[in-house]
Amino acid sequence: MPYVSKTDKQAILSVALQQVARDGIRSMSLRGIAASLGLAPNALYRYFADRAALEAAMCAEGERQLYSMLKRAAGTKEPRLALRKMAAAYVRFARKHPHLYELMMASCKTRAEAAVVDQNVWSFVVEQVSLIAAKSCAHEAATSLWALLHGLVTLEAAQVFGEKKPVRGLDFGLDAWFVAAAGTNSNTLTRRKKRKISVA
Amino acid sequence: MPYVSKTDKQAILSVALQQVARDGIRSMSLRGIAASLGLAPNALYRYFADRAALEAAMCAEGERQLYSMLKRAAGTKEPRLALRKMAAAYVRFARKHPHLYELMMASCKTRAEAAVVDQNVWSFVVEQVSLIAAKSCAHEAATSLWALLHGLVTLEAAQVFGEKKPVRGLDFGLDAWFVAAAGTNSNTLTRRKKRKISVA
DNA sequence: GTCTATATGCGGATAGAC
DNA sequence: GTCTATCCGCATATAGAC
Repeated sequence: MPYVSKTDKQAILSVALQQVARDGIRSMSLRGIAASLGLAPNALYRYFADRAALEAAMCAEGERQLYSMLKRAAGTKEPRLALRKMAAAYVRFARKHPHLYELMMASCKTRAEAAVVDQNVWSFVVEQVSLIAAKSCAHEAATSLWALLHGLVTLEAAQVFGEKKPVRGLDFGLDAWFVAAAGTNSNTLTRRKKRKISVA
Repeated sequence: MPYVSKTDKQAILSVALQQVARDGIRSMSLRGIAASLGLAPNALYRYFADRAALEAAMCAEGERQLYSMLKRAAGTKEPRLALRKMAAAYVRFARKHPHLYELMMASCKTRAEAAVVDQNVWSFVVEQVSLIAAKSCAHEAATSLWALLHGLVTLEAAQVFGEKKPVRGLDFGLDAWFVAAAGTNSNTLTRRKKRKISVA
């Protein structure tokens, strides 16, 4: 029975994601995936043109999951709470899939179409941010928030703090961000009027 | 004259740093370095036990430079300005040496002694932060600041924004951080309050 | 201290039979 | 659609002569 299919794109993708989750993208090999599936080393080429194509598919899957998690986290909650939940969900995703997350970020350098990781995700975040901050700086605020979250999870993943998770650093930064975001918008629920931010 | 030295640790280190600066750590090879120096592929082993030893030396050099830049940036300025300058210097370093910066961060996972990248750097930053924030949360504040800066430069390096540098996102985040840091401490910030903290 | 030569390993990708 | 066999490239690292 040399003509029957022994695998498919989904199975390959699944094994590839497992392999990356365990050892990182550098030690993921087409040979290894094929071996895990009981296939010859070159059998995957029927389903993916080359390694880059497989990696792109993996990134797409990761982006799909991340987008779904953010959407769920936001739900129909009021903007501030929605953003808190989204931030938590983002961190949770990055902590749960550190290697996939790293791959998704790194792929922007090689795949131009992956810029801003996923337009869906980015648009959704900016949209949420613009609900609590002034429209004129929603983009800057969202960028800053992303940097904070991304920085924290990558510093964690790099184990620069040793082993302990610096969750308190995250709380500090998030609180600061929410105060600043609200401060740009006059019609939010803060008591104090527009806060002048000093530029030293 | 088969016994005369044609190179030394410094020359090797220098070429290695150039190579990483150009193409990143992944495409840095001992062979390539040796070739650049006009040496046989294995000549480097007289100076560095193995690749890991060379990478460790490169990281140490990077940390030395970074520490020096932060010290210079701070100078004897008053704390808030010093931290602004330090943040700018940190970003400048990471932008100027993106691949070396990446290597330094990644090395924490493999070299336990590199945790917190460099104790000198980290201690210095926390010290500066504690001059403007409450002592009880200086560590959290410093962590948050680091995450913001690190996140921004790595997102930039990954080109997730395309090509443009999101400097305005940085300003937003930094302003937010300074407000929050000052808010934890009653006797800082405002010019009209008498300053008890002397500038070392 | 450097050299030539080599051992050993990894990976991606292709050709052609069945 | 999978297989065997192979080509090609890359790398780290070692052995022993000079």
